[in-house]
Amino acid sequence: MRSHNDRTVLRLVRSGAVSRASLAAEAGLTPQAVSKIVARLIAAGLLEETGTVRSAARGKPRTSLRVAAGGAHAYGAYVDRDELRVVRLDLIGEVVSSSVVPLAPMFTPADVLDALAPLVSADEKVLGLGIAIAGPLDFTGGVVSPNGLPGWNAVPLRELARERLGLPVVVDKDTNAAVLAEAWRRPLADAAVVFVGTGLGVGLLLGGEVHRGARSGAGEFGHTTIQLDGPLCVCGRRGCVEAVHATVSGAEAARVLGAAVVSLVQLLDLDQIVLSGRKVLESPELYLKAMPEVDVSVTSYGPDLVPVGAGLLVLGELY
Amino acid sequence: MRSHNDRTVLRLVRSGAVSRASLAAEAGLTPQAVSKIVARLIAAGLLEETGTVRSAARGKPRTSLRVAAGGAHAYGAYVDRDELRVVRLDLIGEVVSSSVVPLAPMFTPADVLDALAPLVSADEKVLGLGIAIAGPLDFTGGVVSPNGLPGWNAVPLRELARERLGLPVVVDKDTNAAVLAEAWRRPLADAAVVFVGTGLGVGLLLGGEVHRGARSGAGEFGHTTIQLDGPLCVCGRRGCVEAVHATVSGAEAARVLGAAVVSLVQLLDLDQIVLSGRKVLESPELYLKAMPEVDVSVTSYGPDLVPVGAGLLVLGELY
DNA sequence: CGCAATTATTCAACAGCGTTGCTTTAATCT
DNA sequence: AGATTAAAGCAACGCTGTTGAATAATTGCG
Repeated sequence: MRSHNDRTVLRLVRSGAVSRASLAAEAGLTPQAVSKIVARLIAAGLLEETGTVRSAARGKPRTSLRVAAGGAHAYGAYVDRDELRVVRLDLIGEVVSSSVVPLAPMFTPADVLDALAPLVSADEKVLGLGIAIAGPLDFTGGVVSPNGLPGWNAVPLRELARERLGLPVVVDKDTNAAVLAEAWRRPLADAAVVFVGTGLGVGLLLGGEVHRGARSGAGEFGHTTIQLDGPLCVCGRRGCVEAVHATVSGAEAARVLGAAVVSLVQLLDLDQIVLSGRKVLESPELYLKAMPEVDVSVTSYGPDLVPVGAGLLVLGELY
Repeated sequence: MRSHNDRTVLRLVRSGAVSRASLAAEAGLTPQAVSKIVARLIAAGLLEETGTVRSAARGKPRTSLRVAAGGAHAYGAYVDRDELRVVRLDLIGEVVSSSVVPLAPMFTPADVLDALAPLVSADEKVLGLGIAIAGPLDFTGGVVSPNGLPGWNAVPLRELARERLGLPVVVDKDTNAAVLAEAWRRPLADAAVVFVGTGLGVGLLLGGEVHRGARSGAGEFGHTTIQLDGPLCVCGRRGCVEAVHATVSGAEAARVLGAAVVSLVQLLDLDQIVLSGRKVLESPELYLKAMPEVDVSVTSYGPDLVPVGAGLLVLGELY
């Protein structure tokens, strides 16, 4: 009960609730309960008062509240093909510092840990580290076997990082981190981030939660059949979107992806699609025009999309 | 807290927990708390003691518990194309009575209410009525505009039924009811029921919950593109699974559906697929063989699949 | 200016639910 | 019979939210 209501209040303040009075109204709690909860959160350094706001013509003005940015921090890391990107987030999810270091070809788990260690400091304010990496992986166990990284087989990355850094660590797919980051900037409940690069993957937000599936494998969008008996795919089957998309280019490629995205939106009844990935960023207009039925946009994050989402894996536990 | 733990205990007893002691272990509560919760549930008539079971070589035997079948009932109704099927469920989800009445061609909402009224009695034990019907519909508002029923446009079916019958009513898509029914018989977390009839739809269970999407429209599996530039579909686009599937038959039809289901399983990382619908029931072997990579089975329910699921929409609130 | 009216927040007593510590009950083993 | 073991209940307690009344900070009006 307690932690649930604490999270509810923090979330409401972040999403614009002004004062104890408005929190009570929106959370369905009594003003008294909100008073106690807010007192706890202020004592913990997670909330702060910022003055007063007149809400009605008469009466005592409301004491406005906001999330105390410095109340807690989290690190987010993105283990990409050729570089490691790390951000430090404050409690409102803003990037307070950011670093990129290159990773040598054929880098090993030990290389990643060595690169991480100097970028992450386990001070008191830090809740933990989220690491985003390509799938497949086991989310609950934190064990990764990323595609495209030879030699990485069933690496217990979460445990390795936790021991090396002395911090709680969460490991998730890069696409899941991305959709968390997008959902942080605006309220999303059923949405997807579609990554169009060499591969083709989606991060799914369903019912307000990241959908990972039975074995943390959800998001394999690239191997959806879109052309029966189409070109052979690396996965061994024929006519996967990824394979068909790779054989064409320009407007035709966008048309192929568009058809797949429209199918996805209908299947899951999504209300928002966000595009990202190298191929899309090269010619966004083409892709946006290819799916006129869909409420689609290109990510508003730069290269921080995934690492910020990784940090939110940790920070999100407070909300 | 209270209602949450009450539900947890009821769910655990249903799924095989034997006694207060085992409940405490499985729920992570203290034996004392479980004792109090069980006492409440017995007083409410939802649980009953059924004797004792020796768990260890020595010591007091455990007092075994089970859900009191008669503790509460719920009705489930399925408004099909040409008939209305109603079941009454007891608290363990068993059908205690069942009726079918034909519906005249072009039946109206009033016809359905007239058919329902004599089959549903609002006695004290009855929690409510779940109604399953073809989409599209608005789940939260209980307003339906089912495909294939001319004249049904934005019918506030939930409100109409509630007024007429004097019972709480929930309205949902037939496919969603079906997946609830399947999940009732065995533990499922990420699964789908695939209906293959004139149309093609799925009920999605994701993370243990029915996924309805932003506008209750999720499950539109039939209009997934599987053949770029394929045959024209009733939806106006080309190469939808439904349209391609309709142009072929036998093993080829099964192959088309198989490809679509494999894509679905990969996209959402489902661990179980259940097939239903007229087309599948005509030649189940054909369809099962068409998707060897998938853990797939044919529904073990007969015609009660959907109405039972509809009843579980209501009954499930206790679990 | 001073007091009523209004709105926000807090104080104090209370109630519900799970926990802790200990007791009672019901069985087996020696 | 008495010791041992396991299940379940009793009593007191603590935490969290609720209820009812008080306090604080404004505006409006005589």
